[in-house]
Parts: sequence; structure tokens; C-alpha cells
Amino acid sequence: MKRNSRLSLALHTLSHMAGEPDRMQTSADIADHAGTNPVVVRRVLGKLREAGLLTSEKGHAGGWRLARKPQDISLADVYLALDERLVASDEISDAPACSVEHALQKRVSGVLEEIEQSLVQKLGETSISEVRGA
Amino acid sequence: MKRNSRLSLALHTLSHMAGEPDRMQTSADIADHAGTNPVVVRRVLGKLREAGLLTSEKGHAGGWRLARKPQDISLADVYLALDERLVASDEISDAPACSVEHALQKRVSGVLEEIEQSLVQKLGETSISEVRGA
DNA sequence: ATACACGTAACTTTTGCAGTTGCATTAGTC
DNA sequence: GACTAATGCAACTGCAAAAGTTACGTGTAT
Repeated sequence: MKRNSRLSLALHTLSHMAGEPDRMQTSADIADHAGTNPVVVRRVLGKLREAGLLTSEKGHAGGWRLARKPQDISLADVYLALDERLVASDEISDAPACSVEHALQKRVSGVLEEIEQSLVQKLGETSISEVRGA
Repeated sequence: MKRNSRLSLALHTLSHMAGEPDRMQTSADIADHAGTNPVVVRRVLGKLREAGLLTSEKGHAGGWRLARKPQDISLADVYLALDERLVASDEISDAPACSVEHALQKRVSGVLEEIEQSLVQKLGETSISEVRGA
């Protein structure tokens, strides 16, 4: 796998689940389909569960299922659940030290913040149920 | 240094150069100011030279200088010169294999492409000479 | 009791990038 | 011409983030 693999994995999995929302899927099934590892799947889907997009059940016949109707889960929900910040960087780089650098950071991070917002907004316009046929 | 360090380095350096466009600076000077290594500086500035933003001269009293007036170099010029693609990914991931994945990629990469465009557009609104005082 | 699935921690492997070293090339200066 | 100071470039090292892997504890249906 490559960069953005967590997001890819999450979106791919949820899009599939949108197809048959009532079917319970195990992390092994999902990993198999996505060509990765059950533990990686659980790590990623765990964040989606924290965000209330999925539920998981332990034990025999356990697995993963959508927590809401597919129409009510947007691509932005998934993106935000993983707090990836594809564009902007959360980290406040320590002590600019140089006034030019300071001014620059202010300017650039402003732009990036706007872009980040508009990315989320655009992703919010599509639900995982819309992706399938498209 | 951290993520996006190439872009940071490039922008920081050019912003300084915008202050005294006629002064020739060596990669050692620049590296010193930026807290990094001359070779790294040459690597990054080399791309800016390829893009026509800078010129370099070898030999005694050589170094780096802006190739154009500071007002004519936008942040987008710098960004594009490094072909970083902060948002979108150039790589066409091989053989979707699964129709849902295919549809998803199409949708998501479409959004990312739009966002990338608008990032460039926004960066294009500021020149390196405007950053200093701001 | 057993089998199955998640939850999680610890470790290994991979990968991208900064950092580093070394050397050839070029261009002024003596 | 010899010397010095700069870029250009290739090859290697070091490091950190993320995926992948292994192992084991916990919960649950049969």
C-alpha cells in the first residue's frame, strides 16, 4: 500500500458496506478484500467506530456493521473521523525566530486552512451510498 | 525539520531574497540561516532554477539570485516548481480490480483535483515580495 | 468447553526524506 | 598556472512514520 492508505481503506470498506448494510463483516473478510491485514483494518475501523460511523461486536458471529444509514454517512465524515488533515498541518512549528519566516507561515497556513475547509465541504457533498453506481 | 520542509525552505529563502534581490547568496549562507545543509539547499533551489525562478553561478563569487523581479514570483510559482502536489496524488493506482474502488477513486480524485487547483489559485494571489511586511 | 471475533500492545519491515560525504567541474584571484 | 571558492551530482547513512506481523487478553454465541 501507499500514501493515504488509511483513508483509502476506510472509504473503500464503507462504500462496500453501503451496498449491504445489514451484513456483518469480519476484519478478516475486509482485510482479505482490501489486500491487507486484519489488525490494520481494526485499527482504521476503530477510529470510525469512535466517530460513530460503525459498530463492532466481539465474539462468535461478531464483526463490523454501519452504525447509520449509508445515506447519512458522507465522505467528509470518514475523512474527519481519521483526522488526517491532508492539507493543513496541525503542528504549530516552534518559535519562528525570523520575522520573514513568521509572516510567511501566517500567510501560508491561512491559505491551507481555507483549503482544508473547502476540502471537507466538498467531501461532505457525497455520501458513501452515492459512490457505488457513480 | 518536518513535513513540507522543501516547500518551507524554498518559500523562506525566496522571501528573504525578495528583500535584497541583487545580493548573491551561497548555498552555505542559506543553509546556515535555514538551519539545514548546503546540499539540501542546492537540491531544492535547483528545482526552482529549472522552473526559471532563480539563477545560479558556479565558481568563485558564485551563488544564487532571483531570476525575476520579486513581484513577478508568486507563491504558486514556487509551489509548482517543486511539484509537490500537496493534495492530489499523481500516481494512477494500478488496476482498481473492484468496481466500487474504481468509482470511489474517480470521485475522490475528482474532488482532490479541484482542491489542488484552488490551492494553486490562492497561492497565485500572493507574491514573495508581499510576504515580508505582512 | 470451545470456537470465533474484536482490542491492544509490542515488535519488525518498509519507505521516504533529510542529512552527510566525496568528488568532479567551473570560475575568479593571485 | 596554482589556488580557492562555489555549484552539480552521486552514493551512502540515519531517522521517523506507517504498514505489516505476532501474540495474547477479552467477550460471546453455540
